Amino acid sequence: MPQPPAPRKTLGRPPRISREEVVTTARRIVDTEGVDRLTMRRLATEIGSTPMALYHHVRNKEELLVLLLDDYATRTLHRPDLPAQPRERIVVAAATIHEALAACPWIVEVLTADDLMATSALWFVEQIVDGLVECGLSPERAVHGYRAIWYYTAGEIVVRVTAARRRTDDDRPTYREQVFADLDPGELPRLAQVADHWAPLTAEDTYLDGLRALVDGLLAPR
Amino acid sequence: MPQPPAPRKTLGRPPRISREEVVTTARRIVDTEGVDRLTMRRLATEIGSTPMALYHHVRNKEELLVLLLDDYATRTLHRPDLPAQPRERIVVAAATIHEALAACPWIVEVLTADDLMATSALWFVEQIVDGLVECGLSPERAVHGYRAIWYYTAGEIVVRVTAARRRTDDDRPTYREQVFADLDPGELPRLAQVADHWAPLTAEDTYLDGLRALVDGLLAPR
DNA sequence: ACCTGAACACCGTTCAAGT
DNA sequence: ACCTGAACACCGTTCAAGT
Repeated sequence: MPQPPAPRKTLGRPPRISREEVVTTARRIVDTEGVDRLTMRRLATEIGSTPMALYHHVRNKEELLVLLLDDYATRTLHRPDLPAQPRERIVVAAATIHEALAACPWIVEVLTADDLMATSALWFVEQIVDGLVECGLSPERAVHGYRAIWYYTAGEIVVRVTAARRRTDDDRPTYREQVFADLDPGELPRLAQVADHWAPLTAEDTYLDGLRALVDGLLAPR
Repeated sequence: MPQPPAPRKTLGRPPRISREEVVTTARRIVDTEGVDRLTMRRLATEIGSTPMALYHHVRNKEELLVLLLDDYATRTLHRPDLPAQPRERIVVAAATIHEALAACPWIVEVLTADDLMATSALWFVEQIVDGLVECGLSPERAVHGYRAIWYYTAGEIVVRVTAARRRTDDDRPTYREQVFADLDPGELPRLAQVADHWAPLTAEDTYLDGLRALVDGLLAPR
Protein backbone atom coordinates (compact mmCIF):
# COMPACT_ATOMS: atom_id res chain seq x y z
CA MET A 1 0.00 0.00 0.00
CA PRO A 2 1.55 3.38 -1.02
CA GLN A 3 2.44 5.44 2.01
CA PRO A 4 1.60 9.08 2.83
CA PRO A 5 3.47 11.61 0.67
CA ALA A 6 6.62 12.12 2.74
CA PRO A 7 8.13 10.85 6.00
CA ARG A 8 8.36 13.41 8.76
CA LYS A 9 11.97 14.46 9.09
CA THR A 10 11.94 18.07 10.21
CA LEU A 11 9.71 19.21 13.03
CA GLY A 12 6.75 21.55 12.88
CA ARG A 13 3.41 21.73 14.53
CA PRO A 14 2.64 18.22 15.81
CA PRO A 15 -0.22 16.52 13.91
CA ARG A 16 -3.58 16.36 15.66
CA ILE A 17 -5.16 13.83 13.31
CA SER A 18 -3.57 11.03 11.31
CA ARG A 19 -4.29 9.53 7.91
CA GLU A 20 -5.27 6.35 9.69
CA GLU A 21 -7.81 8.20 11.81
CA VAL A 22 -9.24 9.81 8.69
CA VAL A 23 -9.70 6.43 7.00
CA THR A 24 -11.09 4.73 10.12
CA THR A 25 -13.63 7.48 10.67
CA ALA A 26 -14.62 7.45 7.00
CA ARG A 27 -15.16 3.69 7.28
CA ARG A 28 -17.45 4.18 10.28
CA ILE A 29 -19.58 6.71 8.39
CA VAL A 30 -19.82 4.49 5.33
CA ASP A 31 -20.71 1.41 7.39
CA THR A 32 -23.37 3.07 9.47
CA GLU A 33 -24.90 5.56 7.04
CA GLY A 34 -23.86 4.62 3.51
CA VAL A 35 -21.45 6.10 0.95
CA ASP A 36 -23.80 8.92 0.06
CA ARG A 37 -23.31 10.38 3.50
CA LEU A 38 -19.54 10.34 3.31
CA THR A 39 -18.60 13.93 2.53
CA MET A 40 -15.45 15.77 3.39
CA ARG A 41 -17.45 18.15 5.57
CA ARG A 42 -19.30 15.41 7.42
CA LEU A 43 -16.03 13.54 7.93
CA ALA A 44 -14.37 16.67 9.29
CA THR A 45 -17.06 17.33 11.89
CA GLU A 46 -17.10 13.64 12.85
CA ILE A 47 -13.36 13.80 13.42
CA GLY A 48 -13.67 17.08 15.30
CA SER A 49 -11.80 19.15 12.75
CA THR A 50 -12.31 21.25 9.63
CA PRO A 51 -12.67 20.12 6.00
CA MET A 52 -9.34 21.59 5.08
CA ALA A 53 -7.41 19.64 7.71
CA LEU A 54 -8.32 16.45 5.82
CA TYR A 55 -6.51 17.65 2.73
CA HIS A 56 -3.23 17.37 4.61
CA HIS A 57 -3.76 13.63 4.94
CA VAL A 58 -5.49 12.64 1.70
CA ARG A 59 -5.07 14.23 -1.69
CA ASN A 60 -8.78 14.45 -2.40
CA LYS A 61 -12.00 12.54 -2.03
CA GLU A 62 -11.14 9.99 -4.73
CA GLU A 63 -7.95 9.02 -2.93
CA LEU A 64 -9.96 8.66 0.26
CA LEU A 65 -12.27 6.17 -1.47
CA VAL A 66 -9.33 4.17 -2.79
CA LEU A 67 -7.78 4.07 0.70
CA LEU A 68 -11.13 2.89 2.01
CA LEU A 69 -11.22 -0.04 -0.42
CA ASP A 70 -7.63 -0.88 0.41
CA ASP A 71 -8.48 -0.87 4.10
CA TYR A 72 -11.53 -3.05 3.48
CA ALA A 73 -9.56 -5.56 1.40
CA THR A 74 -6.79 -5.77 4.01
CA ARG A 75 -9.28 -6.50 6.75
CA THR A 76 -11.59 -8.95 4.98
CA LEU A 77 -9.68 -10.61 2.14
CA HIS A 78 -7.99 -13.56 3.83
CA ARG A 79 -6.07 -16.11 1.82
CA PRO A 80 -7.95 -19.39 1.66
CA ASP A 81 -6.34 -22.77 1.04
CA LEU A 82 -6.48 -23.01 -2.69
CA PRO A 83 -6.94 -26.28 -4.62
CA ALA A 84 -3.79 -27.70 -6.21
CA GLN A 85 -5.48 -28.20 -9.57
CA PRO A 86 -4.79 -24.93 -11.45
CA ARG A 87 -8.20 -24.57 -13.10
CA GLU A 88 -9.95 -24.89 -9.76
CA ARG A 89 -7.41 -22.53 -8.21
CA ILE A 90 -8.34 -19.82 -10.72
CA VAL A 91 -12.04 -20.28 -10.01
CA VAL A 92 -11.67 -20.20 -6.22
CA ALA A 93 -9.33 -17.18 -6.27
CA ALA A 94 -11.72 -15.18 -8.46
CA ALA A 95 -14.77 -16.28 -6.46
CA THR A 96 -13.11 -15.21 -3.20
CA ILE A 97 -12.44 -11.71 -4.50
CA HIS A 98 -15.95 -11.57 -5.87
CA GLU A 99 -17.51 -12.63 -2.61
CA ALA A 100 -15.62 -10.02 -0.60
CA LEU A 101 -16.46 -7.19 -3.00
CA ALA A 102 -20.09 -8.18 -3.46
CA ALA A 103 -20.59 -8.00 0.31
CA CYS A 104 -19.59 -4.35 0.18
CA PRO A 105 -22.44 -2.26 -1.21
CA TRP A 106 -20.46 0.99 -1.45
CA ILE A 107 -17.99 -0.71 -3.76
CA VAL A 108 -19.36 0.69 -7.00
CA GLU A 109 -18.11 4.19 -6.28
CA VAL A 110 -14.60 2.83 -5.89
CA LEU A 111 -14.59 0.26 -8.68
CA THR A 112 -15.38 3.09 -11.01
CA ALA A 113 -12.77 5.24 -9.27
CA ASP A 114 -9.81 2.86 -9.56
CA ASP A 115 -8.72 -0.60 -10.54
CA LEU A 116 -8.66 -3.10 -7.73
CA MET A 117 -5.04 -2.87 -6.78
CA ALA A 118 -5.00 -3.25 -3.02
CA THR A 119 -1.86 -5.09 -2.01
CA SER A 120 -3.92 -7.76 -0.32
CA ALA A 121 -5.78 -8.45 -3.58
CA LEU A 122 -2.58 -8.86 -5.58
CA TRP A 123 -2.02 -12.31 -4.15
CA PHE A 124 -5.29 -13.42 -5.75
CA VAL A 125 -4.30 -11.87 -9.05
CA GLU A 126 -1.04 -13.79 -8.82
CA GLN A 127 -2.91 -17.05 -8.26
CA ILE A 128 -5.13 -16.46 -11.27
CA VAL A 129 -2.32 -15.48 -13.61
CA ASP A 130 -0.16 -18.34 -12.38
CA GLY A 131 -2.98 -20.86 -12.75
CA LEU A 132 -3.56 -19.77 -16.33
CA VAL A 133 0.16 -20.12 -17.12
CA GLU A 134 0.24 -23.54 -15.52
CA CYS A 135 -2.61 -24.55 -17.81
CA GLY A 136 -0.49 -23.72 -20.82
CA LEU A 137 -1.16 -20.05 -21.58
CA SER A 138 1.71 -17.68 -22.32
CA PRO A 139 2.27 -14.99 -19.66
CA GLU A 140 0.76 -12.42 -22.03
CA ARG A 141 -2.38 -14.45 -22.68
CA ALA A 142 -2.60 -15.16 -18.97
CA VAL A 143 -2.72 -11.43 -18.20
CA HIS A 144 -5.44 -10.98 -20.80
CA GLY A 145 -7.28 -13.92 -19.29
CA TYR A 146 -7.08 -12.36 -15.85
CA ARG A 147 -8.44 -9.12 -17.27
CA ALA A 148 -11.42 -10.94 -18.82
CA ILE A 149 -12.16 -12.50 -15.44
CA TRP A 150 -11.86 -9.09 -13.81
CA TYR A 151 -14.22 -7.45 -16.34
CA TYR A 152 -16.77 -10.19 -15.74
CA THR A 153 -16.41 -9.94 -11.96
CA ALA A 154 -16.52 -6.14 -11.76
CA GLY A 155 -19.43 -6.03 -14.22
CA GLU A 156 -21.47 -8.52 -12.24
CA ILE A 157 -21.01 -6.47 -9.08
CA VAL A 158 -21.71 -3.08 -10.66
CA VAL A 159 -24.86 -4.29 -12.41
CA ARG A 160 -26.23 -6.19 -9.45
CA VAL A 161 -25.48 -3.60 -6.76
CA THR A 162 -27.01 -0.75 -8.74
CA ALA A 163 -30.08 -2.84 -9.53
CA ALA A 164 -30.48 -3.52 -5.81
CA ARG A 165 -30.17 0.17 -4.98
CA ARG A 166 -32.88 1.07 -7.44
CA ARG A 167 -35.24 -1.44 -5.90
CA THR A 168 -34.95 -0.03 -2.40
CA ASP A 169 -35.61 3.64 -2.95
CA ASP A 170 -38.65 3.23 -5.15
CA ASP A 171 -41.88 1.28 -5.52
CA ARG A 172 -42.89 2.47 -8.96
CA PRO A 173 -42.51 0.03 -11.87
CA THR A 174 -38.94 0.12 -13.17
CA TYR A 175 -38.04 1.19 -16.63
CA ARG A 176 -37.28 -2.44 -17.45
CA GLU A 177 -40.70 -3.60 -16.32
CA GLN A 178 -42.36 -1.04 -18.55
CA VAL A 179 -40.24 -2.13 -21.49
CA PHE A 180 -41.05 -5.80 -20.95
CA ALA A 181 -44.75 -5.06 -20.63
CA ASP A 182 -44.76 -3.47 -24.10
CA LEU A 183 -42.90 -6.37 -25.74
CA ASP A 184 -44.06 -7.43 -29.21
CA PRO A 185 -43.98 -11.27 -29.39
CA GLY A 186 -43.95 -11.12 -33.17
CA GLU A 187 -40.72 -9.15 -33.24
CA LEU A 188 -38.95 -10.47 -30.14
CA PRO A 189 -40.31 -13.98 -29.59
CA ARG A 190 -37.63 -15.30 -27.26
CA LEU A 191 -37.83 -12.33 -24.94
CA ALA A 192 -41.63 -12.50 -24.95
CA GLN A 193 -41.36 -16.18 -24.07
CA VAL A 194 -39.21 -15.55 -20.99
CA ALA A 195 -40.65 -12.13 -20.12
CA ASP A 196 -42.60 -13.38 -17.10
CA HIS A 197 -39.54 -15.07 -15.64
CA TRP A 198 -37.02 -12.38 -16.50
CA ALA A 199 -36.95 -10.76 -13.06
CA PRO A 200 -36.51 -13.98 -11.02
CA LEU A 201 -34.07 -15.40 -13.59
CA THR A 202 -31.83 -12.37 -13.52
CA ALA A 203 -32.06 -12.17 -9.73
CA GLU A 204 -30.50 -15.63 -9.43
CA ASP A 205 -26.85 -15.65 -8.48
CA THR A 206 -25.13 -17.33 -11.42
CA TYR A 207 -21.75 -15.71 -10.95
CA LEU A 208 -20.00 -19.05 -10.48
CA ASP A 209 -21.57 -20.68 -13.55
CA GLY A 210 -20.51 -17.80 -15.75
CA LEU A 211 -17.05 -17.75 -14.19
CA ARG A 212 -16.56 -21.46 -14.90
CA ALA A 213 -17.74 -21.01 -18.47
CA LEU A 214 -15.33 -18.13 -18.96
CA VAL A 215 -12.38 -20.02 -17.48
CA ASP A 216 -13.22 -23.12 -19.56
CA GLY A 217 -13.33 -20.98 -22.66
CA LEU A 218 -10.05 -19.23 -21.83
CA LEU A 219 -8.33 -22.58 -21.35
CA ALA A 220 -9.81 -24.36 -24.37
CA PRO A 221 -7.29 -24.93 -27.16
CA ARG A 222 -7.92 -22.75 -30.18
CA MET B 1 -39.61 3.54 -24.87
CA PRO B 2 -41.95 4.53 -22.00
CA GLN B 3 -43.83 7.71 -22.69
CA PRO B 4 -44.27 10.87 -20.58
CA PRO B 5 -46.56 10.40 -17.56
CA ALA B 6 -49.94 11.29 -19.06
CA PRO B 7 -51.42 12.32 -22.43
CA ARG B 8 -52.76 15.86 -22.55
CA LYS B 9 -56.52 15.70 -22.50
CA THR B 10 -57.73 18.77 -20.67
CA LEU B 11 -56.34 22.16 -21.55
CA GLY B 12 -54.22 24.41 -19.43
CA ARG B 13 -51.30 26.68 -20.04
CA PRO B 14 -49.70 25.55 -23.31
CA PRO B 15 -46.24 23.98 -22.81
CA ARG B 16 -43.25 26.11 -23.71
CA ILE B 17 -40.70 23.31 -23.66
CA SER B 18 -41.07 19.61 -24.45
CA ARG B 19 -39.50 16.46 -23.04
CA GLU B 20 -37.86 15.98 -26.42
CA GLU B 21 -36.30 19.45 -26.26
CA VAL B 22 -35.00 18.70 -22.78
CA VAL B 23 -33.33 15.47 -23.94
CA THR B 24 -31.93 17.00 -27.12
CA THR B 25 -30.43 19.93 -25.24
CA ALA B 26 -28.99 17.62 -22.59
CA ARG B 27 -27.39 15.59 -25.38
CA ARG B 28 -25.77 18.71 -26.82
CA ILE B 29 -24.27 19.64 -23.45
CA VAL B 30 -22.96 16.11 -22.87
CA ASP B 31 -21.48 15.87 -26.36
CA THR B 32 -19.74 19.22 -26.31
CA GLU B 33 -18.73 19.56 -22.66
CA GLY B 34 -18.96 16.15 -20.99
CA VAL B 35 -21.34 14.54 -18.47
CA ASP B 36 -19.84 16.42 -15.55
CA ARG B 37 -21.20 19.65 -16.98
CA LEU B 38 -24.72 18.35 -17.36
CA THR B 39 -26.57 19.79 -14.39
CA MET B 40 -30.22 20.63 -14.10
CA ARG B 41 -29.34 24.29 -13.67
CA ARG B 42 -27.01 24.40 -16.66
CA LEU B 43 -29.61 22.60 -18.75
CA ALA B 44 -32.29 25.06 -17.69
CA THR B 45 -30.27 28.12 -18.69
CA GLU B 46 -29.26 26.46 -21.96
CA ILE B 47 -32.93 25.85 -22.72
CA GLY B 48 -33.88 29.37 -21.67
CA SER B 49 -35.92 28.33 -18.68
CA THR B 50 -35.64 27.60 -14.96
CA PRO B 51 -34.48 24.43 -13.19
CA MET B 52 -37.97 23.71 -11.92
CA ALA B 53 -39.55 23.74 -15.38
CA LEU B 54 -37.49 20.64 -16.20
CA TYR B 55 -39.15 18.67 -13.43
CA HIS B 56 -42.41 18.85 -15.35
CA HIS B 57 -40.85 16.83 -18.15
CA VAL B 58 -38.48 14.42 -16.39
CA ARG B 59 -38.91 12.92 -12.95
CA ASN B 60 -35.35 13.68 -11.85
CA LYS B 61 -31.78 13.66 -13.06
CA GLU B 62 -31.49 9.89 -13.11
CA GLU B 63 -34.45 9.59 -15.44
CA LEU B 64 -32.86 12.21 -17.66
CA LEU B 65 -29.70 10.09 -17.93
CA VAL B 66 -31.70 6.98 -18.80
CA LEU B 67 -33.59 8.92 -21.49
CA LEU B 68 -30.25 10.12 -22.80
CA LEU B 69 -28.95 6.55 -23.18
CA ASP B 70 -32.18 5.52 -24.83
CA ASP B 71 -31.87 8.40 -27.27
CA TYR B 72 -28.25 7.51 -27.99
CA ALA B 73 -29.07 3.84 -28.58
CA THR B 74 -31.96 4.71 -30.89
CA ARG B 75 -29.76 6.94 -33.01
CA THR B 76 -26.60 4.83 -33.22
CA LEU B 77 -27.51 1.19 -32.67
CA HIS B 78 -28.40 0.00 -36.16
CA ARG B 79 -29.15 -3.62 -36.83
CA PRO B 80 -26.35 -5.25 -38.80
CA ASP B 81 -26.72 -8.32 -40.99
CA LEU B 82 -26.02 -11.09 -38.57
CA PRO B 83 -24.32 -14.37 -39.50
CA ALA B 84 -26.64 -17.37 -39.83
CA GLN B 85 -24.44 -19.54 -37.64
CA PRO B 86 -25.83 -19.04 -34.11
CA ARG B 87 -22.53 -18.94 -32.24
CA GLU B 88 -21.23 -16.21 -34.56
CA ARG B 89 -24.55 -14.41 -34.29
CA ILE B 90 -24.15 -14.19 -30.51
CA VAL B 91 -20.63 -12.84 -30.83
CA VAL B 92 -21.52 -10.21 -33.43
CA ALA B 93 -24.65 -9.05 -31.58
CA ALA B 94 -22.72 -8.61 -28.32
CA ALA B 95 -19.78 -6.96 -30.07
CA THR B 96 -22.11 -4.47 -31.79
CA ILE B 97 -23.65 -3.37 -28.50
CA HIS B 98 -20.19 -3.18 -26.98
CA GLU B 99 -18.85 -1.06 -29.79
CA ALA B 100 -21.70 1.44 -29.58
CA LEU B 101 -21.46 1.80 -25.81
CA ALA B 102 -17.67 1.94 -25.71
CA ALA B 103 -17.76 4.89 -28.13
CA CYS B 104 -19.83 6.80 -25.59
CA PRO B 105 -17.57 8.03 -22.78
CA TRP B 106 -20.40 9.31 -20.55
CA ILE B 107 -21.90 5.84 -20.47
CA VAL B 108 -20.61 4.84 -17.06
CA GLU B 109 -22.95 7.20 -15.23
CA VAL B 110 -25.89 5.56 -16.94
CA LEU B 111 -24.75 1.94 -16.83
CA THR B 112 -24.57 2.32 -13.10
CA ALA B 113 -27.93 4.10 -13.15
CA ASP B 114 -29.94 1.47 -15.03
CA ASP B 115 -29.75 -1.77 -16.94
CA LEU B 116 -29.43 -1.37 -20.67
CA MET B 117 -33.04 -1.65 -21.65
CA ALA B 118 -33.46 0.75 -24.50
CA THR B 119 -35.98 -0.66 -26.93
CA SER B 120 -33.45 -0.52 -29.72
CA ALA B 121 -31.06 -2.70 -27.72
CA LEU B 122 -33.66 -5.38 -27.06
CA TRP B 123 -33.32 -6.72 -30.57
CA PHE B 124 -29.69 -7.54 -29.81
CA VAL B 125 -30.65 -9.21 -26.56
CA GLU B 126 -33.16 -11.29 -28.53
CA GLN B 127 -30.46 -12.37 -30.98
CA ILE B 128 -28.14 -13.45 -28.17
CA VAL B 129 -30.79 -15.37 -26.24
CA ASP B 130 -32.10 -16.97 -29.42
CA GLY B 131 -28.60 -17.95 -30.56
CA LEU B 132 -27.93 -19.63 -27.22
CA VAL B 133 -31.22 -21.55 -27.44
CA GLU B 134 -30.44 -22.62 -31.00
CA CYS B 135 -27.13 -23.97 -29.74
CA GLY B 136 -29.00 -26.24 -27.36
CA LEU B 137 -29.39 -24.26 -24.13
CA SER B 138 -32.73 -24.17 -22.33
CA PRO B 139 -34.44 -20.75 -22.33
CA GLU B 140 -33.51 -20.34 -18.66
CA ARG B 141 -29.84 -21.11 -19.23
CA ALA B 142 -29.91 -18.87 -22.28
CA VAL B 143 -31.04 -15.92 -20.14
CA HIS B 144 -28.27 -16.65 -17.66
CA GLY B 145 -25.83 -16.87 -20.53
CA TYR B 146 -26.96 -13.50 -21.84
CA ARG B 147 -26.49 -12.04 -18.37
CA ALA B 148 -22.93 -13.38 -18.19
CA ILE B 149 -22.19 -11.74 -21.53
CA TRP B 150 -23.75 -8.50 -20.28
CA TYR B 151 -21.69 -8.54 -17.07
CA TYR B 152 -18.53 -9.07 -19.08
CA THR B 153 -19.43 -6.33 -21.56
CA ALA B 154 -20.53 -3.76 -18.99
CA GLY B 155 -17.51 -4.52 -16.81
CA GLU B 156 -15.10 -4.08 -19.68
CA ILE B 157 -16.56 -0.67 -20.47
CA VAL B 158 -16.73 0.58 -16.89
CA VAL B 159 -13.17 -0.48 -16.10
CA ARG B 160 -11.71 0.84 -19.33
CA VAL B 161 -13.55 4.17 -19.45
CA THR B 162 -12.72 5.04 -15.84
CA ALA B 163 -9.07 4.09 -16.38
CA ALA B 164 -8.98 6.42 -19.38
CA ARG B 165 -10.53 9.26 -17.39
CA ARG B 166 -7.92 8.91 -14.69
CA ARG B 167 -5.15 9.16 -17.21
CA THR B 168 -6.31 12.45 -18.66
CA ASP B 169 -6.76 14.58 -15.56
CA ASP B 170 -3.48 13.68 -13.93
CA ASP B 171 0.22 13.22 -14.63
CA ARG B 172 1.29 11.81 -11.26
CA PRO B 173 2.05 8.08 -11.02
CA THR B 174 -1.15 6.12 -10.56
CA TYR B 175 -1.89 4.04 -7.51
CA ARG B 176 -1.37 0.94 -9.68
CA GLU B 177 2.07 2.07 -10.80
CA GLN B 178 3.14 2.61 -7.22
CA VAL B 179 1.88 -0.84 -6.26
CA PHE B 180 3.70 -2.51 -9.14
CA ALA B 181 6.90 -0.68 -8.32
CA ASP B 182 6.90 -2.13 -4.78
CA LEU B 183 6.26 -5.69 -5.97
CA ASP B 184 8.15 -8.46 -4.16
CA PRO B 185 9.28 -11.05 -6.79
CA GLY B 186 9.69 -13.66 -4.05
CA GLU B 187 6.06 -13.45 -3.06
CA LEU B 188 4.38 -12.64 -6.36
CA PRO B 189 6.67 -14.07 -9.06
CA ARG B 190 4.23 -14.06 -11.97
CA LEU B 191 3.20 -10.46 -11.42
CA ALA B 192 6.83 -9.41 -11.03
CA GLN B 193 7.59 -11.21 -14.29
CA VAL B 194 4.96 -9.27 -16.24
CA ALA B 195 5.15 -6.03 -14.22
CA ASP B 196 6.97 -4.10 -16.95
CA HIS B 197 4.41 -5.06 -19.57
CA TRP B 198 1.32 -4.75 -17.39
CA ALA B 199 0.30 -1.31 -18.63
CA PRO B 200 0.60 -2.02 -22.38
CA LEU B 201 -0.90 -5.51 -21.96
CA THR B 202 -3.97 -4.21 -20.16
CA ALA B 203 -4.31 -1.33 -22.60
CA GLU B 204 -4.77 -3.79 -25.47
CA ASP B 205 -8.32 -4.26 -26.65
CA THR B 206 -9.02 -7.93 -26.02
CA TYR B 207 -12.78 -7.64 -25.63
CA LEU B 208 -13.45 -9.94 -28.57
CA ASP B 209 -11.06 -12.67 -27.39
CA GLY B 210 -12.66 -12.74 -23.96
CA LEU B 211 -16.14 -12.68 -25.48
CA ARG B 212 -15.35 -15.66 -27.69
CA ALA B 213 -13.90 -17.56 -24.74
CA LEU B 214 -17.00 -16.83 -22.67
CA VAL B 215 -19.39 -17.88 -25.45
CA ASP B 216 -17.36 -21.06 -26.09
CA GLY B 217 -17.50 -21.87 -22.40
CA LEU B 218 -21.24 -21.20 -22.19
CA LEU B 219 -21.90 -23.50 -25.14
CA ALA B 220 -19.55 -26.30 -24.12
CA PRO B 221 -21.37 -29.45 -22.97
CA ARG B 222 -21.09 -30.05 -19.25
C1' DA C 1 -51.20 22.51 -16.80
C1' DC C 2 -47.25 24.73 -16.90
C1' DC C 3 -43.81 27.90 -15.37
C1' DT C 4 -41.24 31.19 -12.02
C1' DG C 5 -38.63 33.04 -7.85
C1' DA C 6 -36.86 32.20 -3.88
C1' DA C 7 -35.18 29.22 -0.76
C1' DC C 8 -33.37 24.80 1.59
C1' DA C 9 -29.81 22.11 2.57
C1' DC C 10 -26.06 20.97 1.00
C1' DC C 11 -21.31 19.94 -1.96
C1' DG C 12 -15.53 19.72 -3.03
C1' DT C 13 -11.82 22.63 -3.02
C1' DT C 14 -8.78 26.91 -2.66
C1' DC C 15 -6.70 30.88 -0.41
C1' DA C 16 -4.58 33.46 3.13
C1' DA C 17 -3.63 33.57 7.54
C1' DG C 18 -2.48 31.75 12.07
C1' DT C 19 0.40 28.66 15.56
C1' DA D 1 4.14 21.25 9.37
C1' DC D 2 -0.25 21.42 10.48
C1' DC D 3 -4.64 23.56 11.18
C1' DT D 4 -8.45 27.29 10.81
C1' DG D 5 -11.99 30.66 8.85
C1' DA D 6 -13.90 32.42 5.26
C1' DA D 7 -14.97 32.19 0.77
C1' DC D 8 -15.69 30.47 -4.21
C1' DA D 9 -18.39 28.38 -7.21
C1' DC D 10 -21.40 25.43 -7.41
C1' DC D 11 -25.21 21.26 -6.67
C1' DG D 12 -30.47 18.66 -6.84
C1' DT D 13 -34.83 19.45 -5.27
C1' DT D 14 -39.01 21.55 -2.83
C1' DC D 15 -42.46 25.06 -1.87
C1' DA D 16 -45.70 28.60 -2.77
C1' DA D 17 -47.24 31.50 -5.88
C1' DG D 18 -48.41 33.17 -10.45
C1' DT D 19 -50.71 32.72 -15.39
